Amino acid sequence: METVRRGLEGVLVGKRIARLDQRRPDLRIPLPDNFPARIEGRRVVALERRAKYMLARLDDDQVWLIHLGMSGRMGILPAGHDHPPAGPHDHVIFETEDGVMVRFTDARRFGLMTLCSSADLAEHPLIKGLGPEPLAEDFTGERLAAALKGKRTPIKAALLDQRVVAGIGNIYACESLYYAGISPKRSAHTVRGERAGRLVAAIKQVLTAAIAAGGSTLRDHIQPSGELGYFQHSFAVYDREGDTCRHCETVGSAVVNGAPAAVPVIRRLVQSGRSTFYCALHQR
DNA sequence: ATTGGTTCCTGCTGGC
DNA sequence: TGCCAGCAGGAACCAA
Repeated sequence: METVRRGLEGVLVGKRIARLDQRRPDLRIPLPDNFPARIEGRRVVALERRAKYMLARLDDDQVWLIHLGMSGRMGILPAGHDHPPAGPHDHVIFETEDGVMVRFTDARRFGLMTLCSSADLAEHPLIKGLGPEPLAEDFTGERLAAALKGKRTPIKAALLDQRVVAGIGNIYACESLYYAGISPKRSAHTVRGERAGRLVAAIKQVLTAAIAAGGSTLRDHIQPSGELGYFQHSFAVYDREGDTCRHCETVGSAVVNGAPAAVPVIRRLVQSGRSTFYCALHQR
């Protein structure tokens, strides 16, 4: 979402939304009443992000909340060009005063858009209760450990809980635990002290790298953004079941008493209905 | 209170 | 070769 926000920032901030076409009313939640009329003519004064929500601040003190769910995309179509016709999954299409078109496309409709007043944002049910931003200064090992205190759920599940830390999805939870050398099955409350510090460092590193990679895609060409970008090619564990663990390979953990031990291989397991990928050898 | 399971949706994949 | 059941996943919701 951060890469999507960056891609849209230059297109939207300071611009009026000249036209908005709502092509179906039912995303994950229904769109607000009179949605197009409440957006049309408004100027976007800032484009922010909180967790996986994009927040477009409008000049009438409304906030336009956008979540992309799983399959959501924001396609940017430059002004002065012919565009391919809208497809069946282009649910909301809008145009800025200078003719740039943006299409919200979401095949699975897990995404959502809604409006709320700026004053109510902090108390909005989708926003209230979100944990700290992982890239914020004040997200520290200590803070994470405090949030995990008393939690018996596996650390992997805890990382996906948006109240513990906001904005981490399945891929980044797997990747972060891998780099921190922590087993996804470890009971959450045992992640404290130095171990919590390592996990926080890994989370920041993984997210920063992902944003940088997504950002590089956006820099090169204006095109549908929100793709995984180049980062998807550099997953260490996610969707790599059966691959050799790069870490163990590098540090030579696969060699015991000079003889090759069992090759450390990335395994997959299912936790709370979601795939986890990890190395059972060095993630403890 | 916490936690595990179910649900929404559709594109893709693997097995027959 | 083609079909289709089953899977994937964010997060609200429900049940225990």
